[in-house]
Amino acid sequence: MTELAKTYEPQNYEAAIYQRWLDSGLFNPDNLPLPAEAPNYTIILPPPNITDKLHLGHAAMLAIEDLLIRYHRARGYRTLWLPGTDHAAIATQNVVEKLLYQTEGKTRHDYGREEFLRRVWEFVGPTRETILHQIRRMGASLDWSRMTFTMDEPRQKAVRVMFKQMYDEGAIYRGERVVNWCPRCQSTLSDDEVDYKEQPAELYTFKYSADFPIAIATTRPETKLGDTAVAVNPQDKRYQQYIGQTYQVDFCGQPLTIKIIADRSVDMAFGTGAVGVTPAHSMTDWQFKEKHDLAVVKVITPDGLMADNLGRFSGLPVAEARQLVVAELGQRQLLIQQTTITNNLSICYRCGTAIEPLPSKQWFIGVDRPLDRLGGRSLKQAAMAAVEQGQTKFVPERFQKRYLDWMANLHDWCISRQIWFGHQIPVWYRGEEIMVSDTAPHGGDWQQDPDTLDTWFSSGMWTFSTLGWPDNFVDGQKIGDLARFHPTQVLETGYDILTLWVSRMMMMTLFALGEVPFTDVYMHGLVLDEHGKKMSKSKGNGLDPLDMIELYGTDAVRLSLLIGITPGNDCRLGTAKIASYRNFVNKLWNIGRYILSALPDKTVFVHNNIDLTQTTWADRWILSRFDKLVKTVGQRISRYEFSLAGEALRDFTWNDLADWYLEISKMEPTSQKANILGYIFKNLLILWQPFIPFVTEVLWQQLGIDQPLLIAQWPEQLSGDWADAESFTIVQQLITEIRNLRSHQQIAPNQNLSALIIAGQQAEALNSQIDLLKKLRTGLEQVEIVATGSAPADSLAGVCGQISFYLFGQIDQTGAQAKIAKKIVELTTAIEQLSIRLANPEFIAKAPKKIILAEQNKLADWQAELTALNQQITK
RNA sequence: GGACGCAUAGCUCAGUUGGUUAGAGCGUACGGUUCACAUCCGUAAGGUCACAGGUUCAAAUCCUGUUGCGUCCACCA
Repeated sequence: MTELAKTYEPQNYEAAIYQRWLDSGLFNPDNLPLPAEAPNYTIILPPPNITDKLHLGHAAMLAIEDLLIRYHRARGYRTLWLPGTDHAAIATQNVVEKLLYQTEGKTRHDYGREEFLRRVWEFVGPTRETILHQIRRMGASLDWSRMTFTMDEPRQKAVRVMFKQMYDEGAIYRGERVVNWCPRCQSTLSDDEVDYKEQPAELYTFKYSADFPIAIATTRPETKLGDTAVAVNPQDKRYQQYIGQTYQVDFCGQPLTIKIIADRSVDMAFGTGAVGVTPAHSMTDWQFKEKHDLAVVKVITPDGLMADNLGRFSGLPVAEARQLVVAELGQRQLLIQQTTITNNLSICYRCGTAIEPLPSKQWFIGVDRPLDRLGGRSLKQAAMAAVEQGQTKFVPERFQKRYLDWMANLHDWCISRQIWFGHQIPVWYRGEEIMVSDTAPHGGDWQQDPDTLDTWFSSGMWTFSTLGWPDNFVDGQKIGDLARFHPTQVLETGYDILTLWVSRMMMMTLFALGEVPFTDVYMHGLVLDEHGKKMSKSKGNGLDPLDMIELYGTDAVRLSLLIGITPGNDCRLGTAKIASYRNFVNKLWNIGRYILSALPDKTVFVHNNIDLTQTTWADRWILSRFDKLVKTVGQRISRYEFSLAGEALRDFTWNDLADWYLEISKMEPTSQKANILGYIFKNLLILWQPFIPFVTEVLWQQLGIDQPLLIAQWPEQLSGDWADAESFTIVQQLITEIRNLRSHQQIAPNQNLSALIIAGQQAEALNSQIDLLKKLRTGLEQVEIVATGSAPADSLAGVCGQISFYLFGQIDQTGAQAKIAKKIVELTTAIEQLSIRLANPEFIAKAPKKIILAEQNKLADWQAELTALNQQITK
């Protein structure tokens, strides 16, 4: 055994401990010493993006998942926690493009596809290493032998096979859709690449032509050349007569065919209450087209110019075309009104250019299409039913509603992206021919689709692609790891990607395997800085987990992310909080140091030698507390109440064990106390291990037990009789009262005291505690315990349960009297209110017996206390 | 505009299906400490549970409304 330092220095131990765990191979479920029938427990790590180092949100995720994994490992589960990283298509490409533009002033088109991708991989390598290093520093017990990446070869294959299967069964189709197009970058933008800018804009109100009955309002008159409908609200009395009719109009010299449609989404109060519908050049208008089956007329080209079949508007930039249209409307006296409004312009996040919505060919997953393998249900129906039937549950529950709401409104999912970094779509073209295949075609001049898949396509397959699908799925049967570990038990992730990720995983897993990907979804909140702001690099308010680990140790960082948080709610984190948990870790360290030095015989850690018939009040008290703790912590963790579990552990460790029992054991260093301390400390380390694996493992190594703490089994309940365990609290209260008096100088520090304790039937039992009372630095010299009696006049009295006690000494009467007077006022009010309640016949009639009894007892206690206090004050 | 969440001590937050006088940590004040730990120990002060109604014998807890803050979605034709 080595000498332990006075304070715990994490950096002296953590690396070596983690290496020992790795060497033991016990992160791998195949190596766990378990019977064959041991139940499985699986979590697949939500793969971090390789674009950036981990932040504290990731650290929270790792802490929570490692806690679950370590807890279940201790409970005898065959636990698999499977690591991986995500290529994060758009995010990664953006980062690299930006970087290359800054350093070399070039766009991706300047490099070409192959060279650009080479640059991306070059960038991604080191970041990925950093991330893996960070994960290990957090103490994560991941099975590294099963490491995955969303773009490694097995996952590429899984993606291609999945695409083909979904295509073959009609779940994937090719269609048109309006996308965000930046005319300057010559590229489509995803929704999150679109920025919005508030700006003043001219709103023009006009009619297409003199013979058209309805006036419309728009900020973009030039797009009206592509109008094919006017939408009005079905409730709108002004226009009801026109609904369903079709008009041929002459708009600034161009012929238009306009159908009048009714749609509830039209705001009757805005403009004229009628919307000119341009399906080809507006996101919302495209949805009108989908619903009402309208024609599509394109009038703007990808260069941001007017199309070339528009007479004198042909080839003009849109801004010029707009002026021309407005002028023309003025000449024709069709312009009714022109007002300035503020609107929210969509612009390119990169160059600020106004976005031009344009229709283009894309690949989709049809979420409403009935599929044979889902029994004629659609992906949407299957994914909703699984949650409605409780096959997958959400923690906290409210996210179930959010999931279902979102699912119900889900439209077809566009899975193609016009970027290069990602899974290239496994579709090949030759003229008009299309081939969808999981392998590249040989020969011919097949051209592969240049687009790549949405990053969530591969992420949606994550629980099963990581477990060896499709190779481990033969004739509809799961084999190998897939059979052993799927469905997984928990998906633990931030609530911000509930819709992006969870819903996709549900749909794709139900499609591929016909089962849910996980039985529980635990959603954590965001980690904010101490002022409640989102941590971000640009603000510079982010705390780097590695810095925090260097300063305070991994265990302290983990505790600060596990205690004081509730599922689904954001939490604030500053260094003060982490420091306070560092203090706790050090406290545990010193408890260990003391116990190890006080117990030279290490067998007390190996065997449980406690003789329950030879125990004192304090022994039974601490043992009952510990027994309760074991139960509580297990329950709390299995209900995902990590914070409550941690608080219970901390309270026991710091308050019950260190501040009371350890002090008592110093007074009475018997072999029985040694056995109890040994038993409690050993098992306490097991309970703490899921929270703070490093310090507990270091201490464990001092106990003389061969097996690592990592696989130590969760303690059993002790079968003791704890009936009078709570009696010890009387001793505690008495001591607390004495400390209280001393601290307020109502009793001089050196003053010895006498106590009279009126204990009724418990007098005899309490008698055995007298020695203890005297020893515990109370300054008690004489203690007399009597069975009955009335309160003497010159004393300070306290009441706990049915026991009263009186302390005698040189007491500062003024302070004591004031204190008592205050207490009397409080107590009188409380008694008054409680009496009224108890006198209420309805309360007696309706409240449960247990409550009534408790309230009556309470009243009796208060009255006794009041009597004692009154005697005191009247003296 | 829609949905969801939050509002409890100076600060950060707990408060499990309504039921003792609403709790913890940090901070503050006061006192202590050579005996595992100053990254320590003890004691105290501090709350109209956002506001207004309602249900109930009983509301921080359930319902309705109001205010303030936050998140997500849809976006202003």
